[in-house]
Amino acid sequence: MRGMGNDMVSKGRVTIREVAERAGVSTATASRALSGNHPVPAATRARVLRAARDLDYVANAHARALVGGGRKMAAVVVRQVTSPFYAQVAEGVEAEAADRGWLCVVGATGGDAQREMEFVQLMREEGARLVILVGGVVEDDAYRERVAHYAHALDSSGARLVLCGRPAPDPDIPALVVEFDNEAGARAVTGHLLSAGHRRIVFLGGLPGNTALDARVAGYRAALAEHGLPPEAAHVVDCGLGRAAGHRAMTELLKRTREFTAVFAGDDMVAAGALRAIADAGLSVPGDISVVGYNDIPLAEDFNPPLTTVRTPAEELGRAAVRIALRDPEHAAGAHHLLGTHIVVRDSVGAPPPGRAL
Amino acid sequence: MRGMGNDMVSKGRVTIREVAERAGVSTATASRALSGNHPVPAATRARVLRAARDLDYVANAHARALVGGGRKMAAVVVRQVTSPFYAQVAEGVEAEAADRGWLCVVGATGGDAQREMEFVQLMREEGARLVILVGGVVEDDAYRERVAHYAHALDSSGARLVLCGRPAPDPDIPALVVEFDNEAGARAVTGHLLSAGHRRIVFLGGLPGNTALDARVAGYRAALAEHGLPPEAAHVVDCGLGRAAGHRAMTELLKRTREFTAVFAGDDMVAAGALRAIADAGLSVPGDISVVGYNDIPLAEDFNPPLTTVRTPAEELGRAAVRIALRDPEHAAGAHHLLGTHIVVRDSVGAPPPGRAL
DNA sequence: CCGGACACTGAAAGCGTTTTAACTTCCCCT
DNA sequence: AGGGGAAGTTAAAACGCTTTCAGTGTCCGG
Repeated sequence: MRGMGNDMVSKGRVTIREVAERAGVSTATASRALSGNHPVPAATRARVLRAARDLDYVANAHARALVGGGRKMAAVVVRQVTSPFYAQVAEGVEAEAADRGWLCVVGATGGDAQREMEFVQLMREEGARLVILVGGVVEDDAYRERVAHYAHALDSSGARLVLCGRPAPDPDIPALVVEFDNEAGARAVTGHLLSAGHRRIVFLGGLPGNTALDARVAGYRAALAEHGLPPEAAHVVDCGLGRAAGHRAMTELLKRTREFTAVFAGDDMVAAGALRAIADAGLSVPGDISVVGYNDIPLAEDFNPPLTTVRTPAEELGRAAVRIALRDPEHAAGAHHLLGTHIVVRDSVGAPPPGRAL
Repeated sequence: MRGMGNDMVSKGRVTIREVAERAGVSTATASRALSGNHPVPAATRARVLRAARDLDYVANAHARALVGGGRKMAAVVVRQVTSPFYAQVAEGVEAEAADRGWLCVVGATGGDAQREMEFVQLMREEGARLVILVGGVVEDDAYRERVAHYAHALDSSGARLVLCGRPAPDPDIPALVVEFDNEAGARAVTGHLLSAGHRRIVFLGGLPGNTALDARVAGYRAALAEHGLPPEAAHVVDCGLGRAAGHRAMTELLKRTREFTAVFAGDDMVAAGALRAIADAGLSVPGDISVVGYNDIPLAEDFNPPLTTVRTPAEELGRAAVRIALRDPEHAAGAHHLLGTHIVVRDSVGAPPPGRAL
């Protein structure tokens, strides 16, 4: 860093021409010496590098991308960056991209399909070679058409589309899917509650049409069925996600009935809201009600009590998305990858209260 | 969206040439019609737009930036995206950038100066017009030299550098600073504890050399002084930030002494760790010890008990950084903007226990 | 009826880089 | 001595777009 800038020309970027001139070579040679794309004798190379350093030369990425046809850039699109889960996925993408010298841009849509489309369009203009759409959505016709459009549009310019935790499109659409095995995770954590003796378990946070949540509900139901519990025992509250929703739904539920002994929250934020509502109602966890969450956000172990939940390695999801997309150039289209999860046992699950066990 | 792609050529991007050809005009006219940079008769314009739509034309941002000299792109650099505070700042930058049609890229450094330099260099190559460095660091010579380098390098290519919550460099360096008034916030929240009757207040989470924390410590000391409390009452534990650090430091502190009645945590994550440690020790908040945090992260109200803290509107910080940088083109260099904060009172502060009040 | 102002359009000159194809040398082999 | 590389180098052609400059007509006032 020392000694930089002594020769800096006042304004305007230094071009490779000036570097070449100073080094006494042509731009072709300068380019090769700088990019290392073609062998150049050590002496010449040194002269060029020296000149570049003296002039504080910075390559113009646009010119480079223009001639090189595309550039090393990945885009990750989430609903909002501040959601811990999305943030982790984005961090994973960023890290894996950075590891290979790729640039990573993030876009936040706020859940607005319009903004999503605009952003994908922008990424097309920018020449992103990889677009990663993260986060569950309701799967309707508009969604399917949108994704089909993205996929073909990106594919036609040689870019890849990855869907993380989203409904998979028709298998002949050139996109690949990477997500967690939600059903298995939900089955496991429900089984954990069942093993503790619970029989009346509420699922809080369904969102019909959202494939991620639907899969969790399916896993939850499967676990109950495995224990020979009738489907009507499956108490699914479709309150959607988020802390506020969890708090509201739990408060109402407690007002209506207390015949359940455990709550399976659709995600940790819902669990946070539910815990608060339970505390507000003067009940204790896990003394009166056991609670489990989903996702294991960083603060889950600081909940009161520390939350038993399912760890979904979100950062790994982001990394996997990049890795897989860049690995299987051909076999990619239509591939569907499932990532494993595992339970994290903390203190929010206990035996059901004696009087209320079935 | 319907009807797109019928005419799409198999591979290779559609260029403006083909659009022009199809519309029966020259590339010059096509460019003008598409960019709206120069008036074009309505009929011609319509033909061009029609052709572009039919062919699913996507402009090449690189070519555009190459000739146009630069592009609308902002970069925000944080330690890690998963930290709630940084995430909010990044979201603010993203939102404000998106509002003006700018692209926003984020870089995570993991606190590594090397990666920070690489990223800034990359942004220089990419032609970013605005680089926002977020987050406190230790201010040493290496830091100062680094920032001076960034500032001059970016300035020489017409880009702006903004420091958010970072030590301000020499005033003649072409960078501007936007940050919260940490001292005022800390003074206020300390005052809140003092008003509740506390006299022995520990500051947990100092990090000497980190200007943000140092300012909070200064505010804390100032508040004590205003109440006529001697400096030796100022008990500052330099454990740094993060949940783990807070937990460890609090555990150790409780082992050593219990003569304090309140804790001022350097940020909410430290507070989270501290709360856990206090609970582990069998003490209650605020019954035995009162706790306040800093930053008001989204989950702070779900802590046990809900945390009284200082709200630092992080998203607004991000937005302000962009706004200010883009507003004051000239007056910018060396400007120092302070953003206000305010206390959020929740349940983690009470009167000191009768026996232990000074 | 002419000169000029005006509206529209197109050919061509870049923007900064990489890469291809050609051109020197220089050396080794027959 | 002459031919065939290999090694090193360069001039010039892209890459896709915007913009300048000049060239059409067209319309108006004189």
